Amino acid sequence: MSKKRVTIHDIAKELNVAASTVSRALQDHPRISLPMRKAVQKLAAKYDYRPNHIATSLRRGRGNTVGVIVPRINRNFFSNVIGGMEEELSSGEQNLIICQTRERYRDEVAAIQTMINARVNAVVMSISIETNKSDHIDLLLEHGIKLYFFDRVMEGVEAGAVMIDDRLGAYLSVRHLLDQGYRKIIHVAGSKRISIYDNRRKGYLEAMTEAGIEVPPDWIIEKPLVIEGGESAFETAMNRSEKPDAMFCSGDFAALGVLQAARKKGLRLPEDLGLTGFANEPFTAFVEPPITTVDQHAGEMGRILAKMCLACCNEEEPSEDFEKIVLKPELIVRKSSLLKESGKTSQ
Amino acid sequence: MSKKRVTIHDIAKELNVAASTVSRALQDHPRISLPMRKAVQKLAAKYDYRPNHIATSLRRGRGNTVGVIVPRINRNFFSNVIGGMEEELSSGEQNLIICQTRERYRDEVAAIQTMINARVNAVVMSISIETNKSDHIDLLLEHGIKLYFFDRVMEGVEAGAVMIDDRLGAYLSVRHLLDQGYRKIIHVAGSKRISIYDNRRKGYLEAMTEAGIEVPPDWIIEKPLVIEGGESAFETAMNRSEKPDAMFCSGDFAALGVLQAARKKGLRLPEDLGLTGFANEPFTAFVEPPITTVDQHAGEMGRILAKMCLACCNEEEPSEDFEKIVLKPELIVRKSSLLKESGKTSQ
DNA sequence: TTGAAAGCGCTAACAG
DNA sequence: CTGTTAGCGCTTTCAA
Repeated sequence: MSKKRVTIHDIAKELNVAASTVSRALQDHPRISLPMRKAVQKLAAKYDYRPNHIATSLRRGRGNTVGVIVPRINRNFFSNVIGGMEEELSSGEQNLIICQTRERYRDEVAAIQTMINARVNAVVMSISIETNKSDHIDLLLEHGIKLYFFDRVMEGVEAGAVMIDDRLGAYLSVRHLLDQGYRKIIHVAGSKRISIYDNRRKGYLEAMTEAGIEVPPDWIIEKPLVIEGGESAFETAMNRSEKPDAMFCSGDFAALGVLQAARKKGLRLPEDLGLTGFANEPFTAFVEPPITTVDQHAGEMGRILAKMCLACCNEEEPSEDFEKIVLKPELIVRKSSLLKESGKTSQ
Repeated sequence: MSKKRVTIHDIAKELNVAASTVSRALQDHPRISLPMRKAVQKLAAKYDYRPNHIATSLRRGRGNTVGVIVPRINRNFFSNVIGGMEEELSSGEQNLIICQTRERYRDEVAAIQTMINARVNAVVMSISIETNKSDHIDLLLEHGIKLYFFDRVMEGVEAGAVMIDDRLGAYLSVRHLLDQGYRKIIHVAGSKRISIYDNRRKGYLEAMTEAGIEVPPDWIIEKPLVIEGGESAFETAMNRSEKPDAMFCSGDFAALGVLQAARKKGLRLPEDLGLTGFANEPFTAFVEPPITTVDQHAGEMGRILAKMCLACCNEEEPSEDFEKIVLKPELIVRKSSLLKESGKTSQ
């Protein structure tokens, strides 16, 4: 196990002082004389002393990690959030441990057990699609672990949250389609049970209503937001007597499915069909035509979440307020929905 | 801080036994009577007892985490590797902590410090582009932390490694292009300093030589493997008197750059120019035409890395052999390089 | 300003 | 089979 690591005792012995003095000197405790502090710090540096965080954690009864639980880490949005968190956390003395749920309730429960066992200070999570009860989450709270949701929140649970304004994102998308002259705009929606999808639905309805367009119920097609879901939604829509002139999808993969199906049918985008997605997946910029979508500021979201975690780790008594932060989404206009030349394109 | 967590002492007191007995019963120690074990375990379950891993770690002098250091977690390849690791690790009692280097040497040093301070059992890493010395890595080894490289390895460092056979991947790609009838195949290469890129270069040369084609030095164009690099490589190639009929890129983003530049010039793929990339980024399947590429089995790689970590955590004396595992890459043939109908397409 | 001592929760000799 | 004891490395009263 290599050369033994140096502890405060080693330093104490060499300086003929008590370990507690070293401990204090190392944290710049004001009641230790300056020369003493200097001496200790110098020796610590010389020996490349590293405080044993494990011991500190045990002593303090609180670890130095925050946990993040996501459905899948290899989803662009999630990995960007995690990336942002790591960036902020690494400069804040906290480590980041991660768990995936693979969209399964069972794995979500396991992930929470892991977090509790790891004695994390805080958990940041986006709940899985399958989850519809919250006893496992209550467990977290019972153990005094701060919880922050992002993206997919669980309604009715007392926790902080960072979200984007999904309603607004959808509203902006649909407004944009309307501005371009589209009228018969179909919404390919996700499960109503998930609040982000429900909010996007509301934004869609709001924009349509505002434009004086009455939305027949079958203009909203609920599908899993994957490529196949998009293809199938396109089928459904095109088999109607009154064909849509645009489709607003609650997810980029569904939008891609629509795009592929539409091209197979020989439709031109944006001329024959306008199309927008949601999430700003990288591929939306690369496909032909590039797909208009909504950016969710994933990195920024991660940084904010991390800051909230750091703040709660540093305060003594856990504050009882559950901070909610709502970020403004950004509409990224691309060719798939651009009938009129507006010059206001972005990447 | 919520209700106090139950410890082995609480259980011991209630059963009028010693804490050590409880500790042993909990780990199914054979020298504890069955009824005793049962009784302890029952009570532990009743109280929802959770062993304090922090205390265990302190006692054992060894933590229960493994660390992973990658350039960026939001790169598809890396997040898939991490995803695979998490999957395996979560069922093995080990937590996963992550750090990013953002391709910077400075951040890589910091990440390693973090890992040392966190007392991880093992570190899995892919070195950053900037890194060209290994003192920080030596530090890791000095602290007795097992190290495993993947993808971008550091030559000359004693460590385990999991890689794909990059030479073979390149060879298969170029062989495929040759089979399709392409002859003047340009290689858009990454930095020779990075072994994976160097190996891909070798695979390219091998396939070409084998086909009896002599490769002029300027058929290899070294560029950063990003979209702009690909565009610029395309420019360079097309400004030559003898134009290429295909391009093999060491990275998918470069291939995308080539694709975009080629389409802008009105070239048809695969008819006027064959194209292949490397990494199987998701977008390669979605662009028009879909790009032939090489899959690196990222998830599998992560699972193997995790298993190696688990194995090394469980053995008493650190074994001194540095296991190298080489995975076979898989050629994913798509339209961008498919002149002849072979029926052997895959997604 | 510094030291002594206790203890966070757990494990592992060593006894019995 | 079970108990006693010591201690992992650190922080933090309390006392000097």
